[in-house]
Amino acid sequence: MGRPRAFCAETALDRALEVFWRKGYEATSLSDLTEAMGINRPSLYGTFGNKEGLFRQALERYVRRKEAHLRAALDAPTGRAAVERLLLEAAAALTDPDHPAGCMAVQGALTCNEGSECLRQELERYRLDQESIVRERLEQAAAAGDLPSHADPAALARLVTTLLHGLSVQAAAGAQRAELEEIVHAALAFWPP
Amino acid sequence: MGRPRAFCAETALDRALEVFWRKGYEATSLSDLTEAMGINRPSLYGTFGNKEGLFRQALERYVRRKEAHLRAALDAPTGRAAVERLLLEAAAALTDPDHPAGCMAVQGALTCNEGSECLRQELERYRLDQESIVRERLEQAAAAGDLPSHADPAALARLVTTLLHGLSVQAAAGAQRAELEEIVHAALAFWPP
DNA sequence: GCAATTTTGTACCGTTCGGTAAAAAATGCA
DNA sequence: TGCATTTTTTACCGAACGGTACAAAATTGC
Repeated sequence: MGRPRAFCAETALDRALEVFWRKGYEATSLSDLTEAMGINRPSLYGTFGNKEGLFRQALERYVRRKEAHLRAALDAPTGRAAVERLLLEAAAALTDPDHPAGCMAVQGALTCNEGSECLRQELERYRLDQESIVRERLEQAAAAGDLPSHADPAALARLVTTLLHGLSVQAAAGAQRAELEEIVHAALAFWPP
Repeated sequence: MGRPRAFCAETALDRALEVFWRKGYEATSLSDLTEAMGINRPSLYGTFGNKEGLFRQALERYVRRKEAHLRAALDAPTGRAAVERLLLEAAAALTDPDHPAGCMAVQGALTCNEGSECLRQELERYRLDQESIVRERLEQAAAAGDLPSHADPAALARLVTTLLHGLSVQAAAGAQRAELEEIVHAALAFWPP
């Protein structure tokens, strides 16, 4: 009972997600948020707690989607093919013109330096999850005799995620999709077929 | 003539550099700066213009030093050895306990989203310079028949700098030197000796 | 239709932000 | 010693920040 809310919370959260993604946590003001979400301040606080809570929920939403894409991309026949697909799809996603360039978690991790330590831990957790997903796929590949002889799945997973973060920085700096794909191909040229 | 200034501008600039490096551009307040630099506001404005000018000069200082280190690291006998030294020294520098973790240019590029577009261009320029330095060394290596047959120096230079940016993100997220070195070794394991 | 309850709109809170006006203090030169 | 010049100090500016008090409006259960 009570007065029903006049907006869709999920839609509003998506709008907030986009703004945080584009401007970073600190640089996004409550006025930016309420304008993009089409609601006013008390509604925001009533529904999402406060700015940090809103960011946390937006990030959660972003991470869930990203991890789903990540798992889907890794569903390729060989270890090499899985990593290739992963990196090429990342190159596309990081430069998708329908969204801000780069990765929200990487961007956000660096834009809430100090201040809310809690947020950094959240972002750290996301990056570790991402690494685990890649590592599991590579362990599976190793068990199938499907990795170069020198490769350790754990170290390789860290290398791949490091490359992903590097691609994210390039994208945020304005690199185009084709440039990122060139980088991916240069990397995969070292990986025997 | 006139009253002499009571502080060393270079020392003050180094203090400001450290604060910007640690907190990012937007998150650093004038109070943070004046406290760290040991001067008061009008002295800061009289000497460095304004916050953006101060950041620009601090970044310039940082970049000059970094590029000197970069060129020195690349002074190794082979292309492979040059890249190995470059990456290993980056792993050390990015986690140097005497300085904030990560790379100021990467950190700063992402923490001054929108707002001062001019700053982003400055940071873009730095990253392109870095890439050029690596590319020149790799072209030299290619001329000496010192690169894997599949490798294009330009694409390889972009790959190396992308890896550097990824390492910077890992460092900023709290990775230790040994972890970064593992990543570097995992990468170099793909590069035939 | 009348409470009870929840959301809405408006208007405001104290704090901090980047930046500056104005006068006092310290120098070189006459 | 005075004058011009530059830096220092102190105090302040308007604007924007994140967050909230309060009352009007809209719903459900009775």
